[in-house]
Amino acid sequence: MVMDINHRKLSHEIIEFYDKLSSWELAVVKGTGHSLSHIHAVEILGVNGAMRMKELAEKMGITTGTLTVQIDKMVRSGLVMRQVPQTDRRAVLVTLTEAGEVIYQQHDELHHQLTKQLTMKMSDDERRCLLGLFERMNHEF
Amino acid sequence: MVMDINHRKLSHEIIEFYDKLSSWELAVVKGTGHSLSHIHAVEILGVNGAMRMKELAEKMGITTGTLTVQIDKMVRSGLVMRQVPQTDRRAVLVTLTEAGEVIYQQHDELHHQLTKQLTMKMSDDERRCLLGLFERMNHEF
DNA sequence: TCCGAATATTTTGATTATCAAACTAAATCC
DNA sequence: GGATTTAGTTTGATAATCAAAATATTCGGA
Repeated sequence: MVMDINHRKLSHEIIEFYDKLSSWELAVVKGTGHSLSHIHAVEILGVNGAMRMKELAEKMGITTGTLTVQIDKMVRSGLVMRQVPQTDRRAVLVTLTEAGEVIYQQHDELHHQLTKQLTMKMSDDERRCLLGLFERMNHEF
Repeated sequence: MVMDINHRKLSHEIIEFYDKLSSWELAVVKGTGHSLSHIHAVEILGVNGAMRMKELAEKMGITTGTLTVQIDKMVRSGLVMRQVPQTDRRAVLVTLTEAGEVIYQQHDELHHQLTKQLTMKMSDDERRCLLGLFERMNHEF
């Protein structure tokens, strides 16, 4: 089928986009003094707000055992705090500190700048269209 | 500035898309019996063809020292071969084996299916538009 | 042609990340 | 109220990673 060629091309452009975004992120994170996974955790917490170990581990694709040691380090480096919710004293709520929030805001700003760069030559209509298409794709996952 | 809101929203949709793609990839790779980074190497070699250690390491964001041990394992698991080019006997060309090529094709097919799923409800025009916008973004990186 | 500098990869030694499984503590369910 | 489930931590072993040293080859003059 000829129509499949569109899907294939699109699929490859998506993979290329993903890889370039990975490299960009890696380059940006070097120089912060934090590890990639710590910044990733900060990003997730910045977007979604405080969450439990289990939920954060799932979002990061690691086990809670691994996350425990990561959070230990992130507490030591001042990015996050542990809080025990009154409703369930088994649980641990991982929360950004003020310093962690600052790091998140700075990192988010870099993403914002990148987005500007990538869509610099697009018209407002095209940018709006792209936003709509991303929203729809995110919805179909 | 009001216009920035578009950039910010778009930036957040891109991050969400990236995260969902990461999770998808992780889920897909579990069950193959290969590690995420091995499959990633296979993907890069499948798209770009055989390449040197240095180039592959750069694309993967790791040092050549780390890559050496990865390639050792991938050779043992039958995914790749090492070849020494006649033109420069210092270098090592990492090449997919037939089995590695099969793994690549299978993995690429899964990406293809995902792309279909994500754009299922789009018109051909919208899909074409999306392709064009991805091409332009990839160009601006 | 020969030698020092540069390049490509591997090896080494140490650190860090990771997992599965055992463990602890708290909540929930008959 | 005791058994079961759930949330997180700890442990022991393995795998991934890096920087720096080592090895092998090529290249660029004199």
